Amino acid sequence: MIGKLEMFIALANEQHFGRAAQSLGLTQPTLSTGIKQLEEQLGVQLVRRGSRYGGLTPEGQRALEWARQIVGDVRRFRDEMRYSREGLSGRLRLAVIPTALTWASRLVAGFQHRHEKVRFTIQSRTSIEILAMLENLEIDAGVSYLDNEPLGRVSTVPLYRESYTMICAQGHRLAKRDSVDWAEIGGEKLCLLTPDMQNRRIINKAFMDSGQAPVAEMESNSTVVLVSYVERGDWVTILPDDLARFLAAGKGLSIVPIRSPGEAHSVGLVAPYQEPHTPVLQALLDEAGALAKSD
Amino acid sequence: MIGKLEMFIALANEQHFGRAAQSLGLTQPTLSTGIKQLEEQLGVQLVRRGSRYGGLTPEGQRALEWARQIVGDVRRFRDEMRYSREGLSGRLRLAVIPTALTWASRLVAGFQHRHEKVRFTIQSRTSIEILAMLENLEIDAGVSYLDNEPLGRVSTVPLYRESYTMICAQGHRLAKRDSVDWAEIGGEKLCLLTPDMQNRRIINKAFMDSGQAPVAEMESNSTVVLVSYVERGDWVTILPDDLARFLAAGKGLSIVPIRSPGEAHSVGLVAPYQEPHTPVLQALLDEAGALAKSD
DNA sequence: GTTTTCCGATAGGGATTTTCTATCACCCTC
DNA sequence: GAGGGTGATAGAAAATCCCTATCGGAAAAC
Repeated sequence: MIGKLEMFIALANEQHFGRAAQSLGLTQPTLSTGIKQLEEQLGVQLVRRGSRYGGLTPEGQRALEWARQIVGDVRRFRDEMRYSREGLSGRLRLAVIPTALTWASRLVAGFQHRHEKVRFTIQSRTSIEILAMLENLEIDAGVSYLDNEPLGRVSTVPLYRESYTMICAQGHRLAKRDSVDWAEIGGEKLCLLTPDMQNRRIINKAFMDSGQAPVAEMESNSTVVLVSYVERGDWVTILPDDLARFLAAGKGLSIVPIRSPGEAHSVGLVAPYQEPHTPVLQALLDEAGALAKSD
Repeated sequence: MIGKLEMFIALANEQHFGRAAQSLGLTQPTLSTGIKQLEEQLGVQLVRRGSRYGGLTPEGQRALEWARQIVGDVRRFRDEMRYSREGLSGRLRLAVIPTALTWASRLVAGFQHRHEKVRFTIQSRTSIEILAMLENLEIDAGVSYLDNEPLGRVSTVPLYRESYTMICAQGHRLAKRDSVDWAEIGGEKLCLLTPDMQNRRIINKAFMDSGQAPVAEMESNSTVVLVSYVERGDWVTILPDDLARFLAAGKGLSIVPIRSPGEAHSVGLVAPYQEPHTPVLQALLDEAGALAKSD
């Protein structure tokens, strides 16, 4: 039964029998019959068929919520039993917005120093992807914006508040300034994150509030690309100060704080709403709380 | 996995491998290996052994909570899917304190009139047994006292408040009274419910408050026995008015209200805390709410 | 309009798991 | 030390799971 529910969740994620099977390490016929058996056991059609995957029926939608609840509980159960056997161990899967990667590293490094048996997987993702992956049980926690856009049913621990800086080459006309404001940057050659990133939407709004209509001449979903562009020309990019210092170090770049009238956006750890958390996740949330307080 | 968890719950209930197996329609070796496999899968010892069942380990206790949560969710899931297939149907298992049996009948009869495909099982139990059976998933809901003694994590719907009456033969010296008080009854030949019943404990307290130390010369766990005793002698019993009218009807018995200074005890429907309830149970809770209001 | 490609369902067989019956080993009681 | 009760173990039958191979149908490509 639980295996079938996992198949069903994977199918709803991938919207494709073959890929769903692959994601579980199964073959397509196995998953196909698995779903069929689940439907027979429940006496309800869950998936619309017609020579291809055609979405979930209303019952399927409802069943998906139950499946997530039950499979999630079974995993938390197993995790807790493993904990009572061998203490904090296992692998925590995190997804992190690009602008918080250095913070996430700091958090994880501190945690791992204390709990050596815990392994980590950190993926760089957009805030929207993070929420979806939390729902689908593909990650255990995320680091993302806590305000600004709706979150859904999750537990959160604030980590820090973003404040933005401008990065440019040292020869740039704004390089020697103590600070700049959004209106001044609007006219520069901008390279920014792609608009699927919430960070970019925040920056867009800041420009709009200052009366600018920003045009990013170069876009990327990688902050590394942004900075390496800045390094080789008269481009300008905008990043949180923490990440800016990390990426610009030793490259002959200038970091100029931006005077911001608007609110600073809160970034923090995001975990599934379900209680109780697994012991490892709880420990990470505690660590995040301590880190936020000490900072 | 879910099958194993059900075995584990049954074992914790019965405290005996053979009986637990029987309660699930399995043989003892099957359950025995099932528990062993569960322990291997979780990597944790759940049950203390030593040629007989020796209770749960601390990990076993924790695992039992998870097992109840998960198995309960799976059942609610299946129920909801069955509901979307064929509407309100299935069997609702109720346990009811003896003094509320007539009320429970009224509730169930009204419900079944509206939803003919729903079957019922009604058991007469003590309030303590009802709570245990709710925990162990042996019943879907109960009718019990809502105050007076601790309930635990349950949803409740008040139904009515008990007020007590005295029942005696028509020739009895108190038979013609408009009302009596607890002090007057204390000296009579009493037949009452056994002290494992919360109702008896409530009556004891009422006597104590009036300065009496009641001695029930005859005790039973069945209200039918109480009334049939009253019928054939100079005995007196005490029952809620509703049940008193039902049992005494046509028997030449007198029903005399008791003037009570104390609070009336609230009786209502009790269901597992977990949300969401199954559709059938939710409908019963709604029915109870409507019945209570109309009364 | 035909061919190709993609997708999911189905058939059949081998491996694994489940569950039964029968029996054993242990402990407690008498 | 015999007997009853309890749980573990062995071995066989039944059920299930999951694979490979293949089919049918629909969309896409030519």
